[in-house]
Amino acid sequence: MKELSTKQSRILSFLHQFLDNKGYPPTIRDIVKGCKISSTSVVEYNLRALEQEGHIRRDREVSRGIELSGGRRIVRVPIIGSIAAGEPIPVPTSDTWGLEAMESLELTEELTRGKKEVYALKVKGTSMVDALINDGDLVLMQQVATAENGDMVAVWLKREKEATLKRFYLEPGRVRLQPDNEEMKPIYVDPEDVEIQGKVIGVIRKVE
Amino acid sequence: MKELSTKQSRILSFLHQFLDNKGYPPTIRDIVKGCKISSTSVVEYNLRALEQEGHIRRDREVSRGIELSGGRRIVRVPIIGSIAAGEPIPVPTSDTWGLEAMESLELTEELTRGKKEVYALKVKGTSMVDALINDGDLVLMQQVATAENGDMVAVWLKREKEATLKRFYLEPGRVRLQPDNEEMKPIYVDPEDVEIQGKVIGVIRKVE
DNA sequence: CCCCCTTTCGAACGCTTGTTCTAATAACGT
DNA sequence: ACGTTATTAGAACAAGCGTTCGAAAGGGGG
Repeated sequence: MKELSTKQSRILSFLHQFLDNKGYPPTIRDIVKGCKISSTSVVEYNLRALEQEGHIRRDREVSRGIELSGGRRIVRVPIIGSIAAGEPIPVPTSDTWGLEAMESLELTEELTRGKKEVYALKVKGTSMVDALINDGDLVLMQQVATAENGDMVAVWLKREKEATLKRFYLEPGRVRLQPDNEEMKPIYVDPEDVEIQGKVIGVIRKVE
Repeated sequence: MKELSTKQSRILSFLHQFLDNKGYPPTIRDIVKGCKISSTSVVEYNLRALEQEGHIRRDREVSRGIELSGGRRIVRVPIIGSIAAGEPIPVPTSDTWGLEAMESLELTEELTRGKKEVYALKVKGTSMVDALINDGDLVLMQQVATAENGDMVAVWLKREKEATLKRFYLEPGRVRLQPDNEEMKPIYVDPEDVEIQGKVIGVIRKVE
């Protein structure tokens, strides 16, 4: 990994600026004007170097075919429903995924940590306070079939007809569900009674 | 604000998909192929409608000159320190802002809601549990001098030498600090004792 | 000074792409 | 059925745009 020449870093910052400003990448001739370079082939030359170093990705023969490398990705996370104490937890199906009309949340990959099959649930009611989750909070979920010990999961307790968010520990003959709050006591349930609906990977609270 | 035709919403979602995928907007002919439309002028026609409705912004005569409206902007929020019970709350100064080496958080404007002067604090310890905030949580803050009743604020209690996050209510002769948790009781303090350090606009918890 | 490498220059070629125009077709209320 | 408006077709134009190429200009190191 070499370091960039002054011209290359000027081009790179111009790319960021242009993209932030206009919403689409510049043409080579835009870069010529923006960076006060004299010829398109000079830009082509340095662009090739920037691509080599991995700072950008180019689609050849395509106008404005420049993509900035680096996790500036935005992920659209669907809010597929709400989670409340007395109602079953909605689980994503093929139907619910593609739907465009659905409410959604725009996040960076920093929050989803690159995981796929991420969705969100809106918390209704204050029944999850022992997991430090409030009414109106958004819970980021990853669709999983099984959980490992220590995972924060969304479970449906069949007998109690309750949805809850707790840390999952499989112990001999029973399941311990530990609230994410040191002051609260865990609850113990029959393994047959728990239905794991997803893994919690984050909580987002918008205040006010 | 009319509603979109099926073709228009299909174009719109194709725009999102293409942009997420490639990092730059599609050409009109890309849309023709991607949405199985028969002619470029049909796309032009519907694009014009989408622009009219404010869903996109176009730069005429410019290839791929389509920008999606709506806050797909990414904001870099600096994590300027941590907040704990026994330590003062760090307040952003001109020094702390521009620093590049600092740890930071990449968020969409959906979370910061377009506000400026937003920073983040990492919560150390479990002293904020009564505000439903856990050890390790990130608190999104907006720098403000004064607070209004009902605002969720970060305050420094001079006498107790404690930092805490509560809802702020100025009452006759005293300040009521109400935890964001119905099960907890408020605390009352002398107005002289409170120092408002910022307004909480969000909480982010990464689980596991 | 000479050799080798990097960088710059300017022009030209040819595909790409937004736009426009005319005509045709569908949708729809009266 | 009629007229009006919305939508679609297809083609063609002109400017936009990435690419290429040969040559020239630096720029160290021996």
